[in-house]
Amino acid sequence: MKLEEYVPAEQEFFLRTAPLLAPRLIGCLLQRNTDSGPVSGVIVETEAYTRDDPASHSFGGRTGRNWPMFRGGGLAYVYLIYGVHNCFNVTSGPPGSGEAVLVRAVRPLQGLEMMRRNRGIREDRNLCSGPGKLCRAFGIDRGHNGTSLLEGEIRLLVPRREEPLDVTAGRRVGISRGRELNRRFTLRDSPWLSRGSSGS
DNA sequence: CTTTCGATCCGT
DNA sequence: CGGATCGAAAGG
Repeated sequence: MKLEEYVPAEQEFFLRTAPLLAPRLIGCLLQRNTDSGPVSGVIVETEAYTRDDPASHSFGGRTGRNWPMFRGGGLAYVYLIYGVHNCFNVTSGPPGSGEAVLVRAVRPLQGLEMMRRNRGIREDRNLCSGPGKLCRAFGIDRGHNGTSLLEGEIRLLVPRREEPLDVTAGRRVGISRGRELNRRFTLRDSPWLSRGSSGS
């Protein structure tokens, strides 16, 4: 799909609950505008996290880390995991809901050269095929935490025309509790997915 | 304070 | 399969 086919997402778009927003994010464009030019990719894999979900950072209520999840949809929630990698989330729902969607994989579109440099690898297939990888490739860090996806450096664009996509729901990965829930969404058979990507 | 442990990645 | 490497969260 062409770049011209994407338009900025409206605030309203993010107000739906995470399990509904997560599949809607598949096919959307994640874009970061840097001083050296744009970096972007089409989202192919997401996971939904809600307040009543034991795997969610918001499960125990609002804390110093998860506060963006409680500020309403349309913000970036970026946190450090395993002391090594950043993970990027799109907050969702109305203020106070404590919800977010983890973006796990993206198909690179713009700024491939910058991504390769940031990642230190050449295979495009592995540039953004994981939450930590895509943050590294995009140059997303905790300095972006809490910023608006409607007007900030990082933005989310939706397809102008709704396109029919084959989106699959399955189990999330890397978590201990809440495994039963089918809250991981992937673009079926996409070669750009993270590891641990099959159906289920 | 101190301890625990995680929504991951990479090399072996 | 294990190590890296940090800091939030929880426990004392």
